[in-house]
Amino acid sequence: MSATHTQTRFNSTLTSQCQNCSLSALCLPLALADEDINKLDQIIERKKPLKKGEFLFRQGETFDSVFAVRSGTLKTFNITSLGEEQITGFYCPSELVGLSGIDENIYPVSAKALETTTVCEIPFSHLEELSSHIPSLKRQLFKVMSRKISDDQQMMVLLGKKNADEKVASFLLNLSNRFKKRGYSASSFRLSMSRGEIGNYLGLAVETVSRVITRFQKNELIHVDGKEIEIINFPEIQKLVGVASDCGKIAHI
Amino acid sequence: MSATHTQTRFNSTLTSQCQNCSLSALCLPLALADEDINKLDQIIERKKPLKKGEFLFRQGETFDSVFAVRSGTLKTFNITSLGEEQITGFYCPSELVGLSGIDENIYPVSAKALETTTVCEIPFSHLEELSSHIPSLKRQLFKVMSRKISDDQQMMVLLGKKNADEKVASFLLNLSNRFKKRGYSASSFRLSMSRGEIGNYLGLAVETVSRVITRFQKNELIHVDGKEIEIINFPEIQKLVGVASDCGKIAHI
DNA sequence: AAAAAGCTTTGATATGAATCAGAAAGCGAT
DNA sequence: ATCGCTTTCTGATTCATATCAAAGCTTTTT
Repeated sequence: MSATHTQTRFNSTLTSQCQNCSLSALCLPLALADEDINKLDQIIERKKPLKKGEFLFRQGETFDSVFAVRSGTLKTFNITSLGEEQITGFYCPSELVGLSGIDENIYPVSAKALETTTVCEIPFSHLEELSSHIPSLKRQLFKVMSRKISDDQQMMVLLGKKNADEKVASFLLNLSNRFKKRGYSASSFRLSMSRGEIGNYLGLAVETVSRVITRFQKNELIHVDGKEIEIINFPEIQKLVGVASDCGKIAHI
Repeated sequence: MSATHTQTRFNSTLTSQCQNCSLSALCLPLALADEDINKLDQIIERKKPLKKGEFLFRQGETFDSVFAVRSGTLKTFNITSLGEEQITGFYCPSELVGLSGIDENIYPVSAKALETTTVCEIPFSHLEELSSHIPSLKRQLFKVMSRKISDDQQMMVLLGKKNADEKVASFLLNLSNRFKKRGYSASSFRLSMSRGEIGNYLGLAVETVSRVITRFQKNELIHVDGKEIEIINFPEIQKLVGVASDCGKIAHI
């Protein structure tokens, strides 16, 4: 396949495809009428795939688009003053990346592919303009941003209050839920990130992540084979996370 | 003053006041034309003050409004499965609380007054409707939410990567910046939250917060008198934080 | 004004997770 | 296959911060 052909394939032929996209029920088109999906479609560009390690955008660059992940996984991260990376999120198919750039018109984080990844680019000025004419799109955008805020706050609870076991269990359960939402197995999946990246994200050392995962396996909560994870004992994992299934025990003072 | 009078005072007489509000340049009216401010004004209710410890809303309640703080301070928090409180944010005058409720139509956190606090209630359905007609209001809303997302991500970096000294220094500098923005002293201010609440927010034990603050005072970085804080050595505090202000520009390593 | 209840501080001790170190297992490139 | 390079795992040790305990302070209540 020639380079030109590839260009064509991803920039022209594939436009106008939200309706055929298996993710449309989770992504922005959710709850849009057909004709509105078409309008949205027209402002979206399907970009050619990013290879593992490639940047989608870099911290400090001018913001102009948000991106919906179509396949693969991204991570977003900050570079701290000491030059270390701090991962602030992982993004799976149907999820929107780049929303934090709206405020200052600059991406405050970098986004990098963890594996071969394709995204839909949605120029924000067009999206904003379009949202004026399509109330349900505007509402959807508000909802996506609001959800991001509450998810991040959950993450703050995790980082501030949980121990290593609880952090890892939460992480696994969170991924499980995201796979499930897309129709994949909730109990069996592949981690696209390294142990190091998990630790970085959870505020733990690599060694701690490794030890916790090993121990979870020993205690038959999960089965691990490299990056393949199978959750065997859901109730126990949920108990670690603190899923409010047995609130009865909790005394309200 | 009778109860009725009080009601009147806060529900009717004070409407249509955004233009006179000293916070309008920081709050939602920012960058709105005069006639648009009036429209916004009409959907806003000034509520009567909350006393210290009173709830603005509770986790789980139906979401219908966002609130702008006019005076005083609020905290938002989750109750974890163990019944402990995890504080997710402090809100100062001009700041918007409740945005995380949009997604599920339920407040995912509780909001409580740390001192006598007044707020403007902004019914979200009206705000959303109004934003359709006032593009700059919609843009402003997107920006506020986007900023919240990037602020929370900074907080994740703090919780995940920083030690006790860096956490407390970041906290103080953050407050300092927020006071400064409203035209108050950046170096001298009063903490409206207890040491316990600071620790809870930063993922530290009370004792640790107390010790760090005492040590900062011994090293003449700050001067402390109960809840009164004076930052004496800004450069040193900034060094501890890692001068995150122009971190974005340094980023490319 | 006294008593009670809550905060804040300080010191002593315990501990969970980081760090250090090295072996084993994957993986990509030649 | 084989060589390097990265990732993962495991054990030993260290350290920052939590926890425990108790004494001053504040603020609120009576």
